[in-house]
Amino acid sequence: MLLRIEDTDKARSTDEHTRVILDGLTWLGLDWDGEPVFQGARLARHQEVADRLLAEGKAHVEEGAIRFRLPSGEIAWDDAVHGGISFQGEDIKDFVILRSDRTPIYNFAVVVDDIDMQITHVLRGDDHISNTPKQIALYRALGAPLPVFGHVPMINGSDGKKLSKRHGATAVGDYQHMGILPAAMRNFLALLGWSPGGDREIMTLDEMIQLFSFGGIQQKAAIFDMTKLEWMNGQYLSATPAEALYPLVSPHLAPYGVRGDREAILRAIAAVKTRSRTTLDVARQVAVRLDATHLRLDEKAKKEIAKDPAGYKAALEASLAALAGTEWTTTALEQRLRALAEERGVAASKVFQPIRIALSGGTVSEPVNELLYVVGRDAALKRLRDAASMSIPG
RNA sequence: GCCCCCAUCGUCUAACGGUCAGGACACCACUCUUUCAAGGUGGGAACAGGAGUUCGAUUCUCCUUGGGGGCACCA
Repeated sequence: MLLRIEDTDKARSTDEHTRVILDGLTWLGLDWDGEPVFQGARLARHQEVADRLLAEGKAHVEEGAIRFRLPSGEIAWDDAVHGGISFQGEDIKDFVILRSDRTPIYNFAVVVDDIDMQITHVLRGDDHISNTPKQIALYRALGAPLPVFGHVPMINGSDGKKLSKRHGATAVGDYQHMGILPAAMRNFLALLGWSPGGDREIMTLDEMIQLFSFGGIQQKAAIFDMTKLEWMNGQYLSATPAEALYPLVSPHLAPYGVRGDREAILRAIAAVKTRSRTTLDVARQVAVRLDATHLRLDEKAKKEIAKDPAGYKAALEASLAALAGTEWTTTALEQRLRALAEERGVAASKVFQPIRIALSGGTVSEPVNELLYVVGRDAALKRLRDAASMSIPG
């Protein structure tokens, strides 16, 4: 297929806009063949064709501009997603194809270009449906065969209105900075306005290509649901190995100044990714685990400590003593801590939770034995010692 | 105002005349558990309304209502 970038954001230069779109596609893992063709580079051709229509009496001059004469009668086509759509020529006004400065208008330029490039399929948002009869009239006037037109539904914001800056992100690439994985974004977007039929949700690119058909395209606009995107992102985060996540997480690590070695970062990613919804979440948790300066007690943790400050300290001191001589593997750590709970005659959570708080600053984390392992022996013992000797707040 | 498109749970959707209208997100229980997620089990939640066609309409037709898009010397 040939991609035509039809909507230029007035707030950005054309070059920048083009780059944003191509970068977005690249990020999504969608590539293309050949080089982009710019409408502006085909000025002479557009003028030539407009002059021809003028000479044939199919257009006329008005105040220096060339205006196409729209024939009356039915203009219909079999849309690839909507089926039959029909307009009456009488309802459409003659429209300018070449401005008085002899530059072409969109509806004319695209038709000339698509004919010259022998485009077979024109797939675009259904906000272009009303441009289609104008373009078809042009194809007819130029004696060219029609391509297949397919108008896919728009994606709207939560208020049902056209997606705009107001709704947050306007370019797919923006989601990259929000910690969304390209594979998740691609999967989520594919499911907006299209369905493979049945109950399929999580699909690879190849599966989506296999399953694709025009029949599965919805005719109704979809609403962008950020919550579901994050859910899907979480699914991908869980399923993707830490090694593959590393390049996507590390840019988000930079602001935290995390300087841990690659292996330590990988261990931390592996430990926290199943509890994360975005790579931003992952990075934040990795930072806390690898660099104690990012450790902060959250509200729930403070409350938990306040319930029984003495018990909290005692548990940490006991753990410290027990852990000092323990082999630093997840299985050995778990065994030792469970044994400790039994020795002290308390529920396992009474020993696990204080350690969790001391090491992560929160009441929620991966299993404590993994947390200890990820933070590392020396750093973990130091955090326990610091927490145990800390004066109890409030 | 005129033209066009659209209409299933709150949201994304399945269904292509006969289903207890299915799944997913979100929500609520329960379960699992070292916390939280994840997972598992269960629950509430939809065919916009009205006429037809048909033995039978969510499904086909028409109307109404509602939503969206377009009517530039923008793209």
